[in-house]
Amino acid sequence: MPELPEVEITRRSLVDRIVCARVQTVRLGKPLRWPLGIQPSVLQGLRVTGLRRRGKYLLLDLDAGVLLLHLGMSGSLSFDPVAPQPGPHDHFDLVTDLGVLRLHDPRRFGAVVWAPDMEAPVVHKLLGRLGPEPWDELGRPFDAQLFWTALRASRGQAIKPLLLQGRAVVGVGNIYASEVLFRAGIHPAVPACSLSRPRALRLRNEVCAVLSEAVNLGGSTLRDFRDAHGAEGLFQTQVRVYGREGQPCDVCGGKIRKTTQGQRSTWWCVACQRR
DNA sequence: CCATATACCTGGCAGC
DNA sequence: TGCTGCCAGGTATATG
Repeated sequence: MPELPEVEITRRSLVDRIVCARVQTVRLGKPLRWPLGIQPSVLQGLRVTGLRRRGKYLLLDLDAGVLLLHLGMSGSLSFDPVAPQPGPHDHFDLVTDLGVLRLHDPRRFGAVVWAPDMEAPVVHKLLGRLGPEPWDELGRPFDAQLFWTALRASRGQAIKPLLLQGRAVVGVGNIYASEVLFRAGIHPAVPACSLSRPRALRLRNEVCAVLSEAVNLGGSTLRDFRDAHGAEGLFQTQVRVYGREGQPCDVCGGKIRKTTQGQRSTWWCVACQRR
């Protein structure tokens, strides 16, 4: 489900309510992608000191240690003063004095993993190879020269799977990859290393523009995404190609096509996007 | 090292 | 109605 905008919206809808909460108990449901890594009772009495995001991971800072959370394909977080009885897809509850942080994740590709500190091996394993954030804490776009260099260094890899890889920049998932390439006028199968510098810079700018627009609209709710208040996103109303095969492009009227790249679907406009 | 394929899991939907 | 097959927003790991 969640790409960078949905994860960031989840973070923003949660941070002010959960900071300072003190952990009382932990409830685990079915196994997630990885085990928590400690006995749940270790978390008891710890206080939440922050909620950060790195790529599509959330980092729940505690006064000792950090919980890495990932929403996988179908995860969402909620926080309520009193949580309802857990359903069959509620696999993690962090019960605090301020409310219950709950991970709902039908497919269970998500994860909650404990790390004693940011130097722990598990942090390095999960976050160590992530590329730059699309923008820094002041909202400044990521470095254009580094992006250009990363594209040039790739071999024959097509630009679309390269964007998904998260090495040149993090946060672009399957919806936004198609949307970004449409807005940049780039065919998804172009070898990344063959893009001219101006086209690479255009692409870099569209990555920032599309992702930040999506954040401003509360993310995309295609099926079931909700922020931690239960609110839906609106970016799906702005989608130009994703999921629209056979329909006319609303810029040029050309046909939108669907193809498969690296076992993932890609949508693009035959006329607007060139090799 | 690189690029590509696989594995994980459940629910919804089209087609029969 | 009920079955089957396919598809879905991610990514660590295995494989070539």
